This record gives sequence, C-alpha cells and structure tokens, in this order.
Amino acid sequence: MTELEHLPHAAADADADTLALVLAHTILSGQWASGDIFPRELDLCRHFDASRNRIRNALATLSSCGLIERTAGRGTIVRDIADWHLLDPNMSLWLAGLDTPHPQLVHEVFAFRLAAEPYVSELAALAATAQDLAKIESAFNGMCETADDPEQRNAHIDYDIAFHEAIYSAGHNLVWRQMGLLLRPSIVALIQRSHHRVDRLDDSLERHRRVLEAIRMRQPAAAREATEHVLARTAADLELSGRPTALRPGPLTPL
Amino acid sequence: MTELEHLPHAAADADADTLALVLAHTILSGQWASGDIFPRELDLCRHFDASRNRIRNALATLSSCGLIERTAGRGTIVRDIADWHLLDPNMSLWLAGLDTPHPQLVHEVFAFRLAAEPYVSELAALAATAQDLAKIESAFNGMCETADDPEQRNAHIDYDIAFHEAIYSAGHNLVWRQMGLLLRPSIVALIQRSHHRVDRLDDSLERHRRVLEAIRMRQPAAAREATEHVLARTAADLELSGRPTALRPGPLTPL
DNA sequence: AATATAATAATGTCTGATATTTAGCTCAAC
DNA sequence: GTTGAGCTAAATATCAGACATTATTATATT
Repeated sequence: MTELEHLPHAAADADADTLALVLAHTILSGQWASGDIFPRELDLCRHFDASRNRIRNALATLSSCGLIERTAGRGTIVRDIADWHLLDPNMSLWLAGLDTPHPQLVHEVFAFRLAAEPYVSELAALAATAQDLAKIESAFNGMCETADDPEQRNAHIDYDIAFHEAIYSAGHNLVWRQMGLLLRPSIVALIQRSHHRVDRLDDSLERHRRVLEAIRMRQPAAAREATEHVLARTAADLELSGRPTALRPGPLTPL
Repeated sequence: MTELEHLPHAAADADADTLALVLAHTILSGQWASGDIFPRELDLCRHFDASRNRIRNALATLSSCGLIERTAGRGTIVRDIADWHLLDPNMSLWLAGLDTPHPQLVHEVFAFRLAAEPYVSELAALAATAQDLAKIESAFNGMCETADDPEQRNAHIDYDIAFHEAIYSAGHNLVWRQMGLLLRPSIVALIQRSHHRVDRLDDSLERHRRVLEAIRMRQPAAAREATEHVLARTAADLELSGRPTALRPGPLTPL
C-alpha cells in the first residue's frame, strides 16, 4: 500500500539535498501518519527519475533526522513527531521552509523559548565577550536597516535570527548554544503570521534594543526582563494563548 | 599528511555502525584538532579492509552528527566541538561509550542540567499522566533493586537514565523531551567517577524518591526543590566546583 | 606579476549484481 | 490445534568498478 500519489514531482535534475527536502516536507507537513510505510526505494527511483544511490542518500538524511526508520527486509516506516530530531540543522531549514508551519511544533517550541530564553539572556549578560556583543549589535543594526522595506523581508528575518542566535552563543555553553537552531522555524513562523504593522515593528525593535543594552551593561536581571518583554510581543504576534508555561522557579534553597 | 596511525583496527567484520563508532571515538576522545584533515576514503578502505561503500556510510553518519565536514575535491576535515550535534542519539551512545568522558562536555552538560532539570521536574509535576508516573516509578524501583549488587551496575545505570528520561518525557513538550538524550553520557560519567559508597547510594536513592513523590503529588515547587537536591548530590559526586551557573530568575513582571 | 589553463586528487554519482534480513507461508510433527 | 522447521518473496544493505564533479595546485601565457 505504497501511497506514492501524494508525493510531488521534484525538478528533474534535483540534487541530493533538494530530494531530501522534498521528501522531508511530505512528512513535516503531516501527510503521513506515524507508522505508515514509506515508498520503496525502487518506486522512488521511478517517481523522481533518480538513481537508487541518490534516493538512498536522501533517505539516509531523513533517517538521521529521525523522520523515518529503515530496516533491511521490512522497509521504511514513518516515525512519530516525538522522535524527530528537532535540533538537527537540516530540520531547522526544512521546518522554516514549510508554507504553513507545523502548529504543534510552533506552539511547543515557543513554550520552550518562553521558559529558556530569559535565562539564556542572563547567561549572555554574564559571559558575553566583546566579540559576542559585536555580533549581537551588528545583527540588531541589520534589523533596523531592513525594518521598513518590504523588499528586504528575508534579510530582516535573517538578522532577527542572527540576533537571538548570537545571544544563545554568548552564553558560552555548548548545550544552550545548540538550542539556537530552534530559532529559525520559530521566527519564520512568527513573521509569516504577524501583520507587519509599522507601530508594532517599531515597538519590537525597541524591545530588542533593551535586551542588547542590558547584556552590554552586564545586567542579568535586566536582560531577563527585557527578553521576557520581547517574547511577550512575540506571543501576541503569534496569537498564542497567553503564556503556556512560564519558568517560575521558587527560591533556591542552599544546597 | 593523513595521520592514519592513531586509528585503531576494528574487528575485521565490523558492520557500518561499529565502524562509525570507532571513527567517532577517535574524534570524541580528542585525538584530532579542529580543522585537521581526516584520512581519505581509500586509505580508510585499506586500513579497515572495508568496501568504499561502508566507509562512506560511516563517514556520512559522522557528518550528520557534525563531527566532520566533507566537500568534494577538498576532502574531509574535523569540526570543532562547538559544531557537534550533542542531541543526536548516536552522539548520546558514542559519548557514553568513551572510556574517559570528555571533561568539557561533562562540565557543560551538567551546567545545563543544573539550570534546566528543576524546571523540567516542575513541568512533569504539572503534566504527568498516570502512564508517565508508572514509568518513573518502575525505573525508580529498578534503581532500588539493583543498588546493592555490583554485578548489576549497568542495569542500575540504565534505570537511573530511565528515571530522569521519564521525567523529561512527562513534561509533554517536544523540545524539553529531546534534552533527555544528554542524560546518558552525563550519568555514565557520573557513575564512572563516583566511588559507590553504600551510604551515598542510599542517600541518592532517597533524594530520587522525593522527586518521584513530589511529581506524583502534583507539587511543582517541591519537585523543583527535590530535583535540586538530586543534582547537588550529583555535583558532589562529580567533584564539580559547586554550582557553575544556576538558574535564578527574578520575579516575573506582568507582561 | 597577474591571469588563464591544465593536471591532480579528493569526494560525489551511476550502474548492476549480490548478500542479508524480515515477514509470511506451507507443511509436517507432536 | 498449536508449534516448529524450512521455504519463498520482498525489501534494504553491501559490493565492485567506472565515471562525474569539484577544489586545489602547478604551469604557462600575456
């Protein structure tokens, strides 16, 4: 029961990455249920007019992202969303490239950012080097310069991502830094949904500026608070229901 | 200048996964510096007496974990630790299998756990289902049963990992759940370093029990505090310098 | 000296054959 | 009837060798 029908026909001379992207999008957009059996290699070869080698490479990429599971003899089955490797760079790009973002993912990634990002900003305020600050600042300047021009929407998105990613990096922790990969899908989804009214954009820029200033001044508490305000604006633009789960630890007892 | 010398000889009939593991370990254990050029495919074929296909599969796995970067014409170079995909399941297994854990990684992963895990426990206390509780409890029981017997050290480690992982899962957030992949290397490193004195083990079990109880009773604050105590014990066993960076958010202002 | 060009060396791809694993089936034995 | 061994079919995994593409380096040419 290989449902080859709802696979799009990619461009004839699609390279391996493009092929992987096309296949990944069919999964990320929810066209398969968890446990479904994926088309066989030879069928995919015919469908995309590609060599078995290319198909296998593409499938290996999907497999390494946890989208499918392949076993000799059985075939290829589609894995559950809980098994996806959200922090693989491929996933970051694929998810950001969806025409309609995955609703559950947008929601849960944002819940994560809401809890984690204020703390990450604190870390950045404590650990940022001059180089880190330069990166954050240049990203912010880029955001400002590209804010008004609708032509430069993509550039603005990239600067926005670079801004937040630079903060994740400035914390100088290998684990937290990787979380920066979640930003692209999250921010792209945000821009797609929000309405780009000029006043909101000005307000958003001002909130970002305050984060930058707090980190520059080495004020963790202020950085936390400013980041919470950025996220609050984001939540409003995403039209998410308030603050799903906020990070509210009680006082730390001496250990 | 292909430094083939410090590659171990794998078992002759090593399958693709074993090959990838052997190659990965040479990188994870720090035998290459960032930017070093990795041996060429054909040299690896000779060295391991494997077909080029197998070698390429293994290298593709390493590449998908961010350990190496391959470009046609140039060759294969070793990537920096900052580029490693710490949350790939392969990495979880490989890192846990090192004879001597990577010191920087152990430190930074623990810094992350110290900040994140109390919050994750809060989430679990709020969202855990009966099934989640059953998993946590059965893992805890396994820890108790295997605590005394040195023969069952590996089983004890697995139950320990399962306990914490079940808590990450119980938060029912796709992002936080993935962080559970960091547990295996972290906990294995812990067990390898700690001295397994009976009184410390009893104390550790008691601290775990309190986390379980707090989650069962749906008491987020208690769960947070109990988890902090578990981590404090872990820090002591790891002989880490106090609490590198603790999560201490200020009060949330109304947004 | 700067620029174009050719040679080289590495990874990427194609093709077709073969090996291995898994699921399902038949059929005999208890 | 149920169990088990063995066979068959179908899928992925691997092998082998030729060829294509890319990036570097050396070599000419102006």
